[in-house]
Amino acid sequence: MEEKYDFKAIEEKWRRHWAHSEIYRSDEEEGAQKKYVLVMFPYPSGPAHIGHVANYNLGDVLARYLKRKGVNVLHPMGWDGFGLPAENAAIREGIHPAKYTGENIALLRNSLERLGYAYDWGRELATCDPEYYRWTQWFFLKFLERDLAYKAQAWANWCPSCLTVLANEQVINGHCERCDTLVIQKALQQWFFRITEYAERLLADMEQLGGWPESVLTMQRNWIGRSEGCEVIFRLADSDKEMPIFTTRPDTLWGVTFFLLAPEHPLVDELTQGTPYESDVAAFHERMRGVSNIERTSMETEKDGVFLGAYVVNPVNGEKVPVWTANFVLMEYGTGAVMAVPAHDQRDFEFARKYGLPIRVVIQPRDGSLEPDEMTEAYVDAGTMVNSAGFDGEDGEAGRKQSVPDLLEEKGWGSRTINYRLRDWLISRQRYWGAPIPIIYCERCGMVPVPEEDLPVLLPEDVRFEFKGPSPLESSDDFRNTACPRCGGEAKRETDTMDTFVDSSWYYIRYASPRFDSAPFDDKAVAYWLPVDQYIGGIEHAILHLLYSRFFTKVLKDLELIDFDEPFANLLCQGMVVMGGAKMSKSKGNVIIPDQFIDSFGADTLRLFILFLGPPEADKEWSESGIEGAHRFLNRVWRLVGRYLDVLTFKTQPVPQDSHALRRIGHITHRTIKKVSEDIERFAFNTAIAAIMEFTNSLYKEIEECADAFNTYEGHEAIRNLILLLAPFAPFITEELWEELGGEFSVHQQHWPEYDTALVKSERIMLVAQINGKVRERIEVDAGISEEEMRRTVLESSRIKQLLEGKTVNKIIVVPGKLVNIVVR
RNA sequence: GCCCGCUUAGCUCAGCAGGUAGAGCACAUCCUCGGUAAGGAUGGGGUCAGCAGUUCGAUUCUGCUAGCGGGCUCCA
Repeated sequence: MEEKYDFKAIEEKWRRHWAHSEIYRSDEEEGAQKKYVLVMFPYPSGPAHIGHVANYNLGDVLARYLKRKGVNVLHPMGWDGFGLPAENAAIREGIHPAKYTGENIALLRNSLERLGYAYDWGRELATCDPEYYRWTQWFFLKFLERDLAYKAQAWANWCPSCLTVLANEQVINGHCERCDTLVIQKALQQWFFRITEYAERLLADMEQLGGWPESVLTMQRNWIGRSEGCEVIFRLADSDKEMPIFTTRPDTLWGVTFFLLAPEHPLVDELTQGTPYESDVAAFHERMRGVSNIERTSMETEKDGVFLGAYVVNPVNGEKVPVWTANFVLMEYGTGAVMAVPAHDQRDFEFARKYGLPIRVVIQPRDGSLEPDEMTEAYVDAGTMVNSAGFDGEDGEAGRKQSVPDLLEEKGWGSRTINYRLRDWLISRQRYWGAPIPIIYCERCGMVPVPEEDLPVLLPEDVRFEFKGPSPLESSDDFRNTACPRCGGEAKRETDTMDTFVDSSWYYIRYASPRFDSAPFDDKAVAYWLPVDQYIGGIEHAILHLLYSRFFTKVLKDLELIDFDEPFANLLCQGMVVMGGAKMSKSKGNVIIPDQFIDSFGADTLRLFILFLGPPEADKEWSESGIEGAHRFLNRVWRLVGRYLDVLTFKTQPVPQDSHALRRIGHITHRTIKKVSEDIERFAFNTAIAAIMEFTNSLYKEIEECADAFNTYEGHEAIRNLILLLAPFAPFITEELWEELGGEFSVHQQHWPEYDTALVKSERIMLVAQINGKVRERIEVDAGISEEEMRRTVLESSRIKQLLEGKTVNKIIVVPGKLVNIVVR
């Protein structure tokens, strides 16, 4: 074989060979155990960056390992093709988004191919392909049929830079998830998916997600924000107008001393119009106008409000309490109206103190009693009900859960309800590069869904991307003007496109039958492959993509299109590759492109090095200094195999003299097989590689000491297994070395090595002798030594004897196969 | 403010079930090679963040403290 490890030639050779041989193709095989390994598909933004490599390495090693274990593995790749950058490029550089996206896909695919990932490229898909988005539109129609899609006027998060609305989930700390611009509120007619309908199931089915990180489940649970409580109907004084509120603390109803409305609540203006309070309210609105929603409701912001001159009646005691509007009350949560109990709610407490409103204690702590004037903060803990008419003396918890809700329901003042923080999913986007919403507006027939057989509604070509109207699609007359499918008359198309998270909510199902064209997917293929057994991706999708996909899956199940509830059985969230602790991003100019490293060190080195940076879940600090180490390691493997082949060629002594060496070789081989297998199973790829490195070093030592030992069964096995174990991590070099060893193509189709339990155990062990827990001596003994022998061996050791002189032995503790501890006084 | 995680060699991390502190990289010394981003051998280096408890024995278990990181944060 070549003396030098020529990674360039090797990688090119095998890349070509693999492409022709289709060794990574996967088909349904009846009876075979299947695993669907999926890594979140990328948005094609150009060549791969280091983050892609870190991510796709994980799926690749796992997929290769499972295949070698005899599992039928699906490991596909595709493109999240729609999205803003392509459209911004169109505005900036005049390139059509389709062309821009196509070029970027080619660049990214090339990167991934260079890295040698074992994808079944025959299943490649792109969400911006009409054959794909046709079905995205089809799902929209199905959602519409089930009343899960609807159009409504709403205050929407508007990004002034992206010129589009954003879902709540896409607003991070008040800023646009994509471009970081401050998000403002705009009232618009928008399309929504009724995800709130599924809030309870999204919550309850988390029980099936034992294979997900607890942190992700917690985040989703918080996001859904289920709270149990009561709706209580307050009535406007001297009117029969009802003003329902939601509360989780019905036990404090007798402590209500005022009532609050959100600033945007329609009743605020209605109640004050033409009254002396009108100008105060106007001034308040003026104060709120310049303030973003986020700022207004931040905990640090001072409470602010105005009295509206109106009163409501508390149903439980008939008391009239004043109605105010306050900055911290949210229109979107509950009913936009709140009963205020300053004694037992911190926000109400601060508000009451500021405006001199009364505070009435209705829950007393069990030890001590509260005086409203002396309180410095609201008392929110458990206690006994007081000042609450017939409930005095009752435990607050019981009152909250049982007796007060019973009273409300009995008297018709309210009822038990569950409220969610989760909002419906706003899917309208006023952008071009997305799937058009398949709706037509006819003056005669109203809103008409595009008939299924007319799908896809194709994106038009004659669009002015810089168009400043509500959506670039408005600028295409061909697109905008159409005929009504119902009456044939003149009609206009909907010009909003769908949020790209809609596209990615079902791509994992499409992979099962990516070319199927009579339905979104082939039931048989889906029944075989789905759900995804192992999903891998970034923690940044903990809520967005993962929650939407779960929702989609549940709707599809209700549509009887699939028969599973949850799309992803197991989830691995990998950490980011960071630089100086900061996330890599194009804007910071610190993006690392793998291609340069592939050129200088090869794909195998890069894969190995990135996997070796640390455990998958941890953020990994990027440093180039170690990459040479990884490269050196592969060189060592290369030369070791060369040395071994020399042994076979030139040595004529097939029988080794040193049988100890043989046993050691067998032992380290099987110990490494065990370690690497177990590490891969638990995604500890970094330690698996370390174990292979140690194995290599040990083999060097052995071959140095006794080359003859390698011309044996054990020697052959050691070298073979080294290559077999390294193959999922470094696919190119191992394929080449496998060929050199005379192995049958392909190393990636060889069965994963099994270990022999007997050989994993070492024959000799180091017996540790302690006195009072401190190590005093180590003695090498046979592994099978009895407890009695251990005790005797230690007590007979001269060093121990010497140390025990003049001491009284109190107790001797023997840990079988490990140590003896002598307790002395 | 609340919740979670982390803290082991210069760096990145192992140490699963309490029982000799490890690996890779980096570093040092020696050797080899002297067609070039070479190789081999040996070695130094750690009060396992701090304090207390449980134990014959704690890096490992428990509690507290500190530092770092992440998530949530007027949701009624």
